[in-house]
Amino acid sequence: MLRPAYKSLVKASLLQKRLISSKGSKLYKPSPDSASTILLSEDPLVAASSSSSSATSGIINSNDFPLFNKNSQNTTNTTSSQWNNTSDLEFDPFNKSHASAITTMTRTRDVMQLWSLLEACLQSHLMKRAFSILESLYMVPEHKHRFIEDYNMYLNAFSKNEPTFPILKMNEKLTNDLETNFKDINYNDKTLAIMIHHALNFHSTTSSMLLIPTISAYLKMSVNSVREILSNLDILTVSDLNILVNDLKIISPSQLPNSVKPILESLALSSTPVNNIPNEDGSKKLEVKDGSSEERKVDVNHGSMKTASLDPLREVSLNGSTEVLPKDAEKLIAVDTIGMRVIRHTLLGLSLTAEQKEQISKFKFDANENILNMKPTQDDNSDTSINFFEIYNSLPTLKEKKAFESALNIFNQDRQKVLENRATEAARERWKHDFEEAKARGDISIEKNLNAKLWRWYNDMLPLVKEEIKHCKSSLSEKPTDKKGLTKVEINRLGYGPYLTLIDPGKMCVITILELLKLNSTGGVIEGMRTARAVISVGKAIEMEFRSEQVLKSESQTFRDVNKKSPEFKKLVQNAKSVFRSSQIEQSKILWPQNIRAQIGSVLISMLIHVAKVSVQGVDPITKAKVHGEAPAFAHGYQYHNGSKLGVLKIHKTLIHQLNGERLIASVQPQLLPMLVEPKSWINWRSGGYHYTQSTLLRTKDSPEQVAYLKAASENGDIDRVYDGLNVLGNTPWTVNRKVFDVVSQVWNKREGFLDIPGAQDEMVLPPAPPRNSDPSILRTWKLEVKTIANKFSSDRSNRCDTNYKLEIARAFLGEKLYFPHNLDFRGRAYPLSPHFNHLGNDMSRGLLIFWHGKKLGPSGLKWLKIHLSNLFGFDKLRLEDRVSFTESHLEDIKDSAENPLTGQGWWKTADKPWQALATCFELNEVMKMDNPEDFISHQPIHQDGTCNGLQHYAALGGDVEGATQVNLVPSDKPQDVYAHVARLVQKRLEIAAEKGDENAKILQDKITRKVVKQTVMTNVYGVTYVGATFQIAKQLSPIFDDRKESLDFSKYLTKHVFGAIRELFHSAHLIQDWLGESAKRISKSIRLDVDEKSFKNGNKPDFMSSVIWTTPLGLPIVQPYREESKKQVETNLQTVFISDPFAVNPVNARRQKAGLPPNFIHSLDASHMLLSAAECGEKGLDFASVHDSYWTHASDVDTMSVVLREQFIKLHEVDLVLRLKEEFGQRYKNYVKIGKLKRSTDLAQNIIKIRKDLSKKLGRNTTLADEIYFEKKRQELLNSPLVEDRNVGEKMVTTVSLFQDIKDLDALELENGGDEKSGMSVLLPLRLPEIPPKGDFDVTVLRGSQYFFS
Amino acid sequence: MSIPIPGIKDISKLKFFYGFKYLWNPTVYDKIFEKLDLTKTYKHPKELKVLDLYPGVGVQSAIFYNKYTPKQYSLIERRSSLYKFLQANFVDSPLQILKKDPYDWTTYSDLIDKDKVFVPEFQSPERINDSFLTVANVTGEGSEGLIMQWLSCIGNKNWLYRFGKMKMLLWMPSTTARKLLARPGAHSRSKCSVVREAFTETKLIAISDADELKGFDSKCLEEWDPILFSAADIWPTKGKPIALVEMDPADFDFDVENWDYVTRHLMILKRTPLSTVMDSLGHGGQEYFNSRITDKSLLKKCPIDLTNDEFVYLTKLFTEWPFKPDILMDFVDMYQTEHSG
DNA sequence: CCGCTAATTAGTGATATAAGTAATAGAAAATCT
DNA sequence: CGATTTTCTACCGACAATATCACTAATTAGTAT
Repeated sequence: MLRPAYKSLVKASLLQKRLISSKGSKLYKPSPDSASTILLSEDPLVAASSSSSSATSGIINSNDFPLFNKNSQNTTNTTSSQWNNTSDLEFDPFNKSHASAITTMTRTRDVMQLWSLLEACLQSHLMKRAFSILESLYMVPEHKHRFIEDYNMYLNAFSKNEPTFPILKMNEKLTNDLETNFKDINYNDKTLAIMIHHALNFHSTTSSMLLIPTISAYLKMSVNSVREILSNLDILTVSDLNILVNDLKIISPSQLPNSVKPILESLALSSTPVNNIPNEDGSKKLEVKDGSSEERKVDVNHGSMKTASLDPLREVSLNGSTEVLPKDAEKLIAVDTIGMRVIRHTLLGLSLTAEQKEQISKFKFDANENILNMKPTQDDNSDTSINFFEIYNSLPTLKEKKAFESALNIFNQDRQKVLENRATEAARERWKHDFEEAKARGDISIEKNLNAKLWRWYNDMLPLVKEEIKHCKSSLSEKPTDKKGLTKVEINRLGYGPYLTLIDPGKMCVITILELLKLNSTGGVIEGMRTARAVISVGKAIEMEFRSEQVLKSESQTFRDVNKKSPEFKKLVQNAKSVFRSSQIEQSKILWPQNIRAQIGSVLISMLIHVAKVSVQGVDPITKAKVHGEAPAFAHGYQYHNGSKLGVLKIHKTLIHQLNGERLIASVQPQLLPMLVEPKSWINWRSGGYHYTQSTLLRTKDSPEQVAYLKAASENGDIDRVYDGLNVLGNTPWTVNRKVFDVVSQVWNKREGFLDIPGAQDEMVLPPAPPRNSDPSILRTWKLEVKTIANKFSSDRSNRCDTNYKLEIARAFLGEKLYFPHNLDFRGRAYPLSPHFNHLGNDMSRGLLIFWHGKKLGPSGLKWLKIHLSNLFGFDKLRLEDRVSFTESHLEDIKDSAENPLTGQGWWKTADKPWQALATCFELNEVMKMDNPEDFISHQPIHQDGTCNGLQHYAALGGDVEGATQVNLVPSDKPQDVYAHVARLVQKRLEIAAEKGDENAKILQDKITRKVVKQTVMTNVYGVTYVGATFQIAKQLSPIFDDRKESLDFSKYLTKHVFGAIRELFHSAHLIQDWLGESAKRISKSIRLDVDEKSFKNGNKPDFMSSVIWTTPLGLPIVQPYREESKKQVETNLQTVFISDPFAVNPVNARRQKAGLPPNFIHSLDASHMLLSAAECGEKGLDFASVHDSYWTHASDVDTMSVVLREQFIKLHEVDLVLRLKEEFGQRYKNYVKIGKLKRSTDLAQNIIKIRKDLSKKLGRNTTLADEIYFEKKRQELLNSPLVEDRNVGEKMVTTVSLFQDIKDLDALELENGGDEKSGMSVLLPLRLPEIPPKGDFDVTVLRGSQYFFS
Repeated sequence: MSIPIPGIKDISKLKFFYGFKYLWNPTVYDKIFEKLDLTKTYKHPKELKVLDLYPGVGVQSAIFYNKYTPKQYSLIERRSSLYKFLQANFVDSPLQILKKDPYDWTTYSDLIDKDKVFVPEFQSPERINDSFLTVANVTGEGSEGLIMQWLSCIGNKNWLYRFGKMKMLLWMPSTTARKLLARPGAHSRSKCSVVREAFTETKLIAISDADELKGFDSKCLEEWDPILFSAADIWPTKGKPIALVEMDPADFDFDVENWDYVTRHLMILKRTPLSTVMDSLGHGGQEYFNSRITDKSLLKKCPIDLTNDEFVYLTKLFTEWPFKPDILMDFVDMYQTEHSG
């Protein structure tokens, strides 16, 4: 283990040397005879950790270990060396921290470019070009230790490309490559796997006699273990392994990777071997020591698969369903569906009504035929769709339900696969179908039918794309050297070309068309979209398609010979496949750079612009005659906004009108729809959620730092509990509430405004313009008016579009069982991955969703259902009994609402959250019909919301009794209403002020309601400023005062009082807020010692680079990503696009770091609380969902959940989290320094001056703070050196910073910013954090008894 | 009776100029007025009414008054330090000092229509109005927009331009002057140069930095022969150079709304030949204009090379386009306020 | 074949754009003298 | 180092200004030895 570490140290020191000499650093460079030579010792051990370019060790240092990890409190030395051993100079473009990244970023960019080139060349079988790319990659020094992977990729492609290449020749080539071309590179186990695969597959060219010794030799050559070789499932197919284990018996099954072991075991039992290789007798099983540890257990699809094993499928025989093996992976997909007769058979075996049975027998259980209800017909009850939910509900016994679910699951597994992979093709097929139908009816119908039109565009666009790809390929095959004489287009092509060749042109056309339709009316543009957004979206969609295609292809490849077997076997394969997929998704290392995405998008869009035409009508302004013609459907242009140009992609009006009346379900990115089966469990930071689409655990904001920390935590196993919680959220099955859907659908089709759904408007109606020569002020008023109308119009339209999407998705999932895969924002809060329609959406989305599973209300359930309704009406601050009686006093209204939602009194519409109220009314109405209401099977999620959850956490943190009481942490017979309380306090203040004769107070006195202060109290937790709060209050006050100016003045006055009242009431919370803010400020203004040269380029003014980082109680590392943003213009076909440069290393944005820490810290806590509760509820078998601080479960389970969430809250706050945070900060920012002021008169200051003078003499110039940092850095390195003599030298060293070591109360010496100018001087001070505010006596465990804590 | 001219000593006591700069050197003013030769336009200066916007320290106002003693000379200055300065320096003078904001449109409607403090005489647009002159100093870097708005008022014939062709003597940053006066093909040619060309007859009178001249068209400079003075003649001294421009409204006859749309959109891609740039005017623009433009050499030109006459020609074609876009205004809603309750 | 210089180009940074400071105004941080 | 000017303006999910020109660094071409 020491060897690589040492190596890297040498490299690091070399790198640093180069850095300093090449850039002409201002840093101190001692002459060789200077006394401080030792500081720049060439000793690698000294130089090592100092190097600003030593990759991960740069920022993820010893202190950065998550504190909640077991051994983290140990001596920093050991952890530090651990880091160096495991991650030294690791070259991974994602594993970059800001401070360290800069030197290698340019190289990273090059390597990424080379990778994609390589990938493209291999894909296009340009082996020679690929080889020369390999040679280039070999030249990148940081990349060498990863180089073998690229070589393997090449070798594998080579093997496929030259199937008849004899293994001996192959071996020769390998030897030659590694010994002459890439001398520094050693093969690894994957290389061996490729060789074995080659030997096996092309054994016709290898004599059988040779085969076994050859393979044995390769196995013996293993670098780590035989097991490691065999685990390369992307190389060795299942049939390869089968031969090795079952036929040749060269290896024992125990050495197989876990995921395929069962398959092979079952293959071994089967009588017919997959291959007919004779079993040679004398072949020994190779026994190789296997030191590798057990793989991390991967439990994918646990629930569904377990239940599936006891289903009746077992009894169904499947013989006779043999089909010809397809060679092509594409075709495999279609064949790879289960014999659907089996499912049908199973289903028909259940107790169903005759009608249901008929439905099922008619239904084609073919995933390709029935992806979802996406037919463009408006007919919801077409024969082809089945309401699975209804059938499921009608089944009488649990056992039958289970059986049904398991059969459905198998069907859905296939459908999910098709959904994620073939949706674009499905869309294309549909266009074609519609086109042909329309064609039969005549040309006019083609123009009228949107899909037919799209089919035309597709057909016109396809040849262009193909042509472009041809160009790309030819430019790929040319030597890259002869760039001369290339046009701009061609040069651009060199950039994006490699990527473009990777995807099927037809798919790209479909994706482009769909994306543009989807983006209609976004970005505040009236008839179109922003170009920047369009090009990037298309680029992203293409990339996503490529990803899933890759995963699918390699999956088919590996499992190609094992597709059709018995159902049990099928299940084994499905399991193995999902494990395989995880690893594949993980492996894809190339994320396309943003500029490439934009370029690809623009190329495709410009082609579409070129071909897509609509027929238009216009009036000739001269002859006034109607003119018909053809115009491009899309046009690229610009708009100005405040003098800034904005690229716009306009959609022709006729097309927009057509789109308004269409069902556009297909243009929702199919990869991101809700899932039909349980999401893949989260097992590491980039594997979980969708089956074929990669998503990351954390929504990072293009911040390599965040990724680096997350990755470290993930690999360390620190965040398993996070995964648990997230998996519970993902595994909650939902379905669409059909009753609510029907109501929404009716309303929608009327095209009128309803609740918060805006009505449909085809044309914008603007007031007539005043004459041009009117007074400028009149013209201005008119312009303003017009602008407001236009904005309203565009926001209404986009709102309606959004609602349309929600509805369409809901419609597609009617009667289906659906799941929402989740991931986290950077603070740890969970969000569904699927956009548009999910339970975090607006009231309508929530109203449309119910749990798939139903549970009997039981005794408490009914009560909670009633309470729920009351809450939805806004009466959530009443006693529970009163809420129940509220509902009971409206039974008639409920009945009317449920039975005549649109024609009746419409009581439900008066609720705060009408759609959810309606859903609840539907259930309650059914309940009332029952003889025994407790037997009612409820699907309605019941919410339990924290009252001002942020303040609850603050109160718990501060042990603040008063605050805790206000937010219901303390048991009470009735819930506290914070907002009302604050309003009362404000009122009191006003009364006092009014008595003193304050005019403002007199006027405002009686106008203070709960509503006026609510938003301000809420946002106060998020650190709203005085100005912001003023606006909020002004908005509330505006109906009272006519004059806006007046209203604002009053608001200003009132805000002061509201702030005062809040501060008074939640004093402790504010102290913590202030402490967090101050800490964040100091951290983001601190300097890391091994700071990069760049950040100190201007002598005494560094760029501050340290962001605030902490670890949540769940072990999730949180990095505040706020940095100064650097955006660059990127050239594309259409225009330049302004995007942030992912390779930039930017200083932190101290202001945002400061403003963000208090809310982010609290949110990280509430997220932890939620995930803990989710995991716990999951273990208790509850269905659980959440919207941050609102926890949802079945009515019958509310009591259980209540206990869980209280216990988890207590558990969370048992430790003093603030203290813990301070300790973590202390550790992490231990040796950081800040710039402060010191009294010149003190001894300390005089000593510093002396040191500076000495140094200045040596340098022959004035010293800078940078020089001081440099020496302190050296000192720290010496102190941390493994060599005793180094440490001794370090201890004797005196630097301006070391002087502070023995000083006790720095506070006395340091001048606050108010200090007088002459007596203070700027010095480097050690970073100190403010003292944490004292904790109060509140005992968090009392909330066990608080019934209104969450309610 | 002549009005005392504020000296640099008093002026330099003032610190805040809100980014505006003022020429204080009377000798330069003498040259300027000599060059302007205002009596040519204003045959009867005694009948002249002068509106002085942002007079600042009032040096120019005093000199002007002393030279021509017009019928009415009103200074509109709202910035309190400068207003106080003016009041202190012009006690008992015929100069009328009004504390109003020249930025605000209502200032003018109040002045003219409501309070009738300053009522210019309308004159038919056959010649320059010889009883009404506006003098303004809009040298603030951030106030360029105001000049542009005034320019568009010429096109609209509203604001002060409802009284006919009113001459304006306008101080502005030299960069603004360069933009406005740029001729076809010049680097700084932009939409506002076209606006100036379309609506006005404009001359550069004076400029505070000879170096700046290289940004102007040399032929024009020959004709204008502007007066050069130095940064030392300005207060505050620091900052960018300024220029004085004489701006007379001109005759024009075209559909301003369409013309505005065409120029605005074409000038975005000002280096793209017309043969391809027309698409940015709307769906199928290229095809339409390529078929309509008969002079193929025009198609090879870029928007930056076009004269206003050519823009007017393109506008004509545009208005005749059956499929021209029906929304000519830019509506981009960048800040949709988030709803919360 | 190598070294040198001229010439070209690729890359970066600066500036202008439109034209009522978006509905608004006072504190805090950054910059300059 | 204090005054002045600039920069904000509640968190997260979230989603973005662009054309052109001047200038510089880097690469290539060219030519002569």
